[in-house]
Amino acid sequence: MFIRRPYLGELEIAVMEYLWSVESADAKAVHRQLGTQRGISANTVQSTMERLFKKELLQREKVSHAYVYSSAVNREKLMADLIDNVVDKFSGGSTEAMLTTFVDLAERVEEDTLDRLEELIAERRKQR
Amino acid sequence: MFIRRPYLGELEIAVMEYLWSVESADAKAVHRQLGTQRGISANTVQSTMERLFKKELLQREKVSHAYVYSSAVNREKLMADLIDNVVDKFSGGSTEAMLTTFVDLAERVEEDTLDRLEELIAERRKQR
DNA sequence: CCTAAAACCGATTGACGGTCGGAGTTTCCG
DNA sequence: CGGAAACTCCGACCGTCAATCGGTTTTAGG
Repeated sequence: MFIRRPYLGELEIAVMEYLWSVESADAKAVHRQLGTQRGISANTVQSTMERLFKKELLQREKVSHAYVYSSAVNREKLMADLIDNVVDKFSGGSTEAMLTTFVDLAERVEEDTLDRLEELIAERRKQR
Repeated sequence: MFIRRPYLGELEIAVMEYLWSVESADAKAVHRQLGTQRGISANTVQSTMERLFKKELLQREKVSHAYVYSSAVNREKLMADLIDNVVDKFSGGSTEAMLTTFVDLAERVEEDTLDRLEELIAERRKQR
């Protein structure tokens, strides 16, 4: 996965989300689902998927004369990479800063999120 | 802080890092520190700082006829916002996915990071 | 009030996402 | 088999943004 400019545009994310939800689809199907509402051409969706393929975020297989795409990474992996990217920028920033940020974010979301975070840590430890 | 287009460029980050390390400096000082190595003009540094000011990442005060800049947010806050930005993109993604991502990242860094993360959670809880 | 230093303005370049049109290619049906 | 339909691929254009700098205006201070 090569994301230098740590970015995915809106449409790109939308396509990824869709492919996470359906496992696989061709450009036409994705356009039907996302493109018509947005009033964009099938070609635009096609180009976007091509770009995601080049970024290795999607994989594809030729079926008859059309590519059938599916995601090459799951949401967690992509989020992790994107966040990694942010964290890496602040090389001077200690791990501590990153952890604090995580706890802050977790806490901000919901009441019981800290509990859940602890559970996850416990589970993770068990796996060692 | 208004960061829509996700990002901060390399020079922008470098300027932020520098201003986190020295508290305050004028464009000339920043250029002396970062610009000369990079072989860029003082004007470039000036423009970059201006941009960061407009983004509300730096604050400034006019002293005589020069602005003295200082950071308007600390590293943790900026990281948090940037990560927030990533997380927000995946609206379909549950909080769970985000937490898993955090634990993954934390674990990946160092051996004792999970311990530290737990400590932070405990501290946070105490503050309630 | 003159000058040097700094701010300000605006232009350029290079990435990149979004958007398409059109040209080439493959499939498949009549 | 030959052409229409479907699809890919190429390249183009626009808007945004970071990086970069030159030139002009402002301003502080002797």
